[in-house]
Amino acid sequence: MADDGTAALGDLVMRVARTLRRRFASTLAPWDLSPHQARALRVVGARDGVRLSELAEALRIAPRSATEVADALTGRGLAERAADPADRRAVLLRLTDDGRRVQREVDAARAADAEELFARLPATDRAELERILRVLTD
Amino acid sequence: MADDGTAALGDLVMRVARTLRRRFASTLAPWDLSPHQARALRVVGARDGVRLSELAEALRIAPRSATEVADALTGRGLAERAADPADRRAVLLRLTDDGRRVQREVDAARAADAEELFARLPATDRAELERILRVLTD
DNA sequence: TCTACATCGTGAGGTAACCACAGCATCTGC
DNA sequence: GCAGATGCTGTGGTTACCTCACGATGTAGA
Repeated sequence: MADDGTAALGDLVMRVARTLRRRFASTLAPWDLSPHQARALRVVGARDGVRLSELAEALRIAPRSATEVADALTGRGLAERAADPADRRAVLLRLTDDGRRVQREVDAARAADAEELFARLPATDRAELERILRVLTD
Repeated sequence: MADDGTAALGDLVMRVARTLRRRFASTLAPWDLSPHQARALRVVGARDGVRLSELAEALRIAPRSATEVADALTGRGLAERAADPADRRAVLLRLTDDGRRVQREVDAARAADAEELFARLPATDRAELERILRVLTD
């Protein structure tokens, strides 16, 4: 009941998102990374030297939680903490060589995975989908 | 790098989904329900008398976790356990009058909320989006 | 009929990912 | 030079999951 169409649209988006999430999670299995850690790896890899507070903001988690994510990454040898030369209170997180390698591999796997899912759409539909979704995200 | 377009498409879907989830969560605030409980409420309300094992399957959680969800719902007086006349091992979960009322209200609020988000799309785009997403969900 | 075996819900106990609060070190504005 | 803001992290929750084991019940086969 109350399925006036727009609720169904929301459900559809959520469903595709769930499929993506599930696929991504299993794609990550070879590296034994959680989706969350992979996202963090990506953020840290994006620029060189990320403050924990920046990481927290990017991942939309509390600053305290960024510490834990950083612990996880450094614990695996994927990232390391360094002092921020500009502010001795701050910690800069940066990828190790190993982290950079893993980040590249994960990114490629992720792209391949998304390609596989969206491959069933003709190019025109993909473009259309992108256009419409872009409107929704501003 | 490695942004060949399909990865971006996946990101877009995830982003819209996140927006939806966030909106839904805040929509739920007046009832003090978690999104998960709302989903459970919906499942239980869909048919009359749902076995915990069915609930677990519908929510894609372990059977043990369905017990906890049922506890939460019954604890709030939204649902109640009843013996399954057909199988004395099983427990049937069904909504109380209060639960049914809340479920209806939440459903309406959710629909209104989705309507608000998708309202910025012209009708043709909404239809197009629905068609394309439907292909992706089979 | 009786015996294996499967299935249903749940107690016990564990984990991952969050959070708020307090505290120390450090920065910044006045 | 000092009061207050800021950056990270220890302590100690909470929530939403999980697995494993168990008792009660159902079911199929000898």
